[in-house]
Amino acid sequence: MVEDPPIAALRRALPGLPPRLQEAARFVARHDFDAATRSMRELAAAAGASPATFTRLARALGYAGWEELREALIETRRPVPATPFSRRVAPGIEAMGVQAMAALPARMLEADAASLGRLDPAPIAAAARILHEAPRIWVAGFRSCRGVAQLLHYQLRLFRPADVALVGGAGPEDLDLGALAAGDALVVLGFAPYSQQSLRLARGGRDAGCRLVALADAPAAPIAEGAEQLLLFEAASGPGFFPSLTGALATAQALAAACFALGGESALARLRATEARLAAFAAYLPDPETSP
Amino acid sequence: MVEDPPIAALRRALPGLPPRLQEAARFVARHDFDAATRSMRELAAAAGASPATFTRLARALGYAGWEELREALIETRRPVPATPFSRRVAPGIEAMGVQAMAALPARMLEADAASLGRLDPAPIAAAARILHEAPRIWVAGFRSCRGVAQLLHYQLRLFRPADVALVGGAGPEDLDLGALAAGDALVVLGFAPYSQQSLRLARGGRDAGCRLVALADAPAAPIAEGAEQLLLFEAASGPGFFPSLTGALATAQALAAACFALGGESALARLRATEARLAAFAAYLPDPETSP
DNA sequence: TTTGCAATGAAACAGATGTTGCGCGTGGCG
DNA sequence: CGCCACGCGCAACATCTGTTTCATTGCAAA
Repeated sequence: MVEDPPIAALRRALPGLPPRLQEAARFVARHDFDAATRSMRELAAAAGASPATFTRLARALGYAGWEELREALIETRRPVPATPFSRRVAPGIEAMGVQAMAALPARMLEADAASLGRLDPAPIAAAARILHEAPRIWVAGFRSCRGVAQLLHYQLRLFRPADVALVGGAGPEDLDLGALAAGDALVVLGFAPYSQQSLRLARGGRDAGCRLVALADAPAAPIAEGAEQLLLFEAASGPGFFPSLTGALATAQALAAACFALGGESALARLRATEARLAAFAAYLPDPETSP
Repeated sequence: MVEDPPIAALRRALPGLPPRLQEAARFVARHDFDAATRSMRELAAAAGASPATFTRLARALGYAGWEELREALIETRRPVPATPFSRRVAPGIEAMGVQAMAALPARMLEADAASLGRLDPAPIAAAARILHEAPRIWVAGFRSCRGVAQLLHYQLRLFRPADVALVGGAGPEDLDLGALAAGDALVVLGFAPYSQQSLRLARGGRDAGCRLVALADAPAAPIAEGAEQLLLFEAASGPGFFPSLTGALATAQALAAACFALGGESALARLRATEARLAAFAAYLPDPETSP
């Protein structure tokens, strides 16, 4: 763990500094985020010092001026850029030893569990309300998101059989945008790189007056533009070679459950009817516990 | 994975904005840290827009001016101490309802994460070896397991395009048992109550001499009978109304990754070829960062 | 085509920013 | 004691900030 260069330099030079400069230096070290964002005069007012003090402090540390010091503070605060998926493949597989390969599943599960813990449940409930209020629900996910979309579609259909449809069922080209109506809910899943279809669909739904719910991996995701609710998940966290959809799936399931909870008695009744229908088709094996 | 309020507002308002404002808004969403730290003119130069555009953008979002917007961006980036305005309820929902409704998704995510922690990674590596050695891989999952099966199929196909097939593609009845050959790997996913088709398929594969890998929720699962490897997951562990497939998905992803790792250089080469093929189809949107 | 309106960039504006020169006060050293 | 070098705040300075105004553009309706 290496200390931030500007603050490290600051701490090192601190003992040999004049009293007021020490005061200012301590203030900067303690409030480095404010030092990076607020202006020098604001900082001086908060620290009870003169503006010139901070210029002199920066000079004493070897910087050309306060702006240069602040620039260094900003850079140390800059969040690490998310490494693109494609760039992580090559070094990953080449540097992987035999024992590391054996530990890969364990590390992936660990990362998935941690990623789930970072999910925000609040917008899920809000999104569930949108689905609940909508007369029809469209679910869309392409490429690797297709599976998650299918599961969400499946679970929603259990208690709203007539109202839920999976978009693009017959193939990637079958985007029946004409069927989207104002007031419908449209759930679009995706992560970088975003497929053309998902974006076209999201825009089409928005233009049709649909209430858009996006499941994506970034606030700046194209499919999330104009979305009433954005449910974020992490696709690229973890040691796996492919993006992980665990977070998306957990979110989708929570969304379905929350939507079901909003449905109350009638949703329960429809779920029971669906179960009865499946049983009549003998789709499932009889449970040896209940009917031996 | 909480979304910054100013960026959420920005994303929602984006579709109704003029072209250049949209451009600027996208830039801010993608570079929110720079938007918070650099000056407006610097930002304008980097975005290739006019300084006035950013003032207009801030106004369009309901802020008094750019400084106010940047202040909001700064506050959401502030590290440890909770900001006065950081906790905001999702718009459109009554505050009381949010608290009650948010409880279910939060508990579900928690349960899913805990369930992932209880998964056993050991048999995954062994199953991956079976898949690696098999000339052909069949993946099967019905009902709610269909989505997970589809994703596993998708990821395996990325580096073994010719060898992996999803069973029952055209419908639940299309079980092409005749195609199963001795030595093939057959992955069957399922949990109680087990669908008739999955059991029939598992038995058919076993009889045909396939090496069976089962993903199931119990050691005594019918589909696991005669399986060379059984990957267990918990389907009924959470507070949700429907079984959770998070564990199954995480397991499937780990399986695919481990199988890919076993493939070594040739798997990597085939993955690259697949990616190139998808890119040639222009299936994905270009990354605005790498190719502006 | 003409008219009206929104969108946009260039430039002018007031205010804030970081810097610098000056003067005052203080404390060590001859 | 006298001197002076240093630390420090104050205020003027040039510069840059965000904003506003205005003329031009593009586009759609009349």
